[in-house]
Amino acid sequence: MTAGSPRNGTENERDGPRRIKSVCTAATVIDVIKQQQGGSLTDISQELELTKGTVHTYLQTLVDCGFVTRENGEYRLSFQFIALGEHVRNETDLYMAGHSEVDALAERTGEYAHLIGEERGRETVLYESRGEFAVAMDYHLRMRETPQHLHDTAAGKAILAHVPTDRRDEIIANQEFERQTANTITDAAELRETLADIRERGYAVNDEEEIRGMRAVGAPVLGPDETVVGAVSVTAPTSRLKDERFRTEMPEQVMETANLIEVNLETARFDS
Amino acid sequence: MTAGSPRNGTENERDGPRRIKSVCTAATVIDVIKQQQGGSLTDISQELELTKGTVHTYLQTLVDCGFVTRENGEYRLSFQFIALGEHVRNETDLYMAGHSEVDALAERTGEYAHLIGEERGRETVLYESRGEFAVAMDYHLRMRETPQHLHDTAAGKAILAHVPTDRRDEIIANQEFERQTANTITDAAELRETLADIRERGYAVNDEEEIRGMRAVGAPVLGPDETVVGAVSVTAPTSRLKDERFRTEMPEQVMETANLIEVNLETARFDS
DNA sequence: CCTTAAAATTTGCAGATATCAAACGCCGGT
DNA sequence: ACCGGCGTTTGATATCTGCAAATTTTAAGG
Repeated sequence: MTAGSPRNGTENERDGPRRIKSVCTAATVIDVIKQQQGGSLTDISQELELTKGTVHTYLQTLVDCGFVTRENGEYRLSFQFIALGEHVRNETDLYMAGHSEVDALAERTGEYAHLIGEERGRETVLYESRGEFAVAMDYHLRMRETPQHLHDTAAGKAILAHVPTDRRDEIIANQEFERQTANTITDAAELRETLADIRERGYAVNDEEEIRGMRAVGAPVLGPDETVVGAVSVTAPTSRLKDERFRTEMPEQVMETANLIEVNLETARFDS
Repeated sequence: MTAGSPRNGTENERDGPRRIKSVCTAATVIDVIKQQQGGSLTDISQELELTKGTVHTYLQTLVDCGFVTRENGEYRLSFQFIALGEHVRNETDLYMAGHSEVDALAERTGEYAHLIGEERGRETVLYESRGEFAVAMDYHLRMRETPQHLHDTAAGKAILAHVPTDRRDEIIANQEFERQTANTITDAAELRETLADIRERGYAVNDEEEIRGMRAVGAPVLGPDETVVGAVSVTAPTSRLKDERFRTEMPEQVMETANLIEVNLETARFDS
């Protein structure tokens, strides 16, 4: 991930649109702190290719701005991100319209239920609710920390299936379908077929495509203007999600929840 | 909040330590977007005192870096903040050690229970759990979106009471105690007395000092090295939190929870 | 307590870059 | 077709950034 930027400096103002270089650098600093889970000035400046003096100035600035804190010699991302995240969440209509319904779904099924949003071809967990029997906490914890690709989850495929054609092509083109398990779909053509099926049926499944032993069912949530705004899904161990329950019962429950959320979106007005 | 920075530009490099100006500007842009709940280029550039051209470059940069998205002509903060917030949360020992205990507390009391962390003299909600009878959702929603002052909440006072003396003095000196209700403590001397009491008793109360009709009880959580790492609190309408329950029962439950969390902190190893 | 090494912070300087103004392009409305 | 508002691009210059190296602080031993 650290690759990216061209060796700036001497002669690379070829054509790209104008950007604020220092802001990009600051973003990289934040990313390094995230990746390394905090660290000393020396740690961080070694990871970036910048002088300690330079990185020091960046870190001081980020501390001043409240994005980073220092605690006995270690820099780490500040709690401000928690508050900002909460703010973004509460601004998101899908979250406001859907979190209670997802709670109900988790309760009814006893498993993990998720409300998923999409941005830049990645999915973000907007809300998670744990049913009584929910398993794989660690996995879900990681899910929430990083926007995931769309090709190997039920919610992701449900969203991808309903995104406008041009955007779908763009996402599929710019993304490598990393193999997670034997079942992961890594072929673009196969993925397209699956997506057509999903549009047909109205729901998506994830049959141990991301984690061995885990299945999931996901349904898209369409906004008032028929564009997809996100998805709902339930994830459970294969042993508890098979046959009828996997093929009929769970899809019905997930789609029902998605439908309820759609109604909430139509009905409610989420004023500023 | 937008005040702050000295009129940079002509002649203010008097003495302050060196900072990256563009990063500060970008932080302001983010803050404006947060405050205005998104907006057009024109909106945002009017709020800042910068040319549209300049702000345009900043916004493009922030979009590239993934902090901002554009959706039909409106810029808003991206879902990335949700993921980053989650990451910070999961890195925080207090959260890992305490969220289940707070769930239990909310269940036992039937009210809102919170796990609070402190940073830069402000409190951040690390975790919130709603008991069966919990009320005032909107208020708690706002609480989660912005780090609060420490003088008018139970958790805040519990933390402030146990912070090292020098830091406490610094926080009290640099903070204005905004009056929220008739009961808000706005006098530094009075606050100091209250804090001494709190250290004595081991818990803090908030008797309609922030919201009329709402009371709260908070207890500090001390880390392995005896420094305060945060607090636990329960908030309830005054009608359900009075007499014995307010003075004895609830403090005991909150302190017990805080104690359990302390034990978890001592015991568990939260490896990177 | 003193010595030494490592880490953090500060500073001068030269080259890179952010900012403004102004021009341009793109709509939607009349 | 004309106008007005909004977004985008661009050239030029004053300003800021980033390196290197000096200085201070902190930590570790002896």
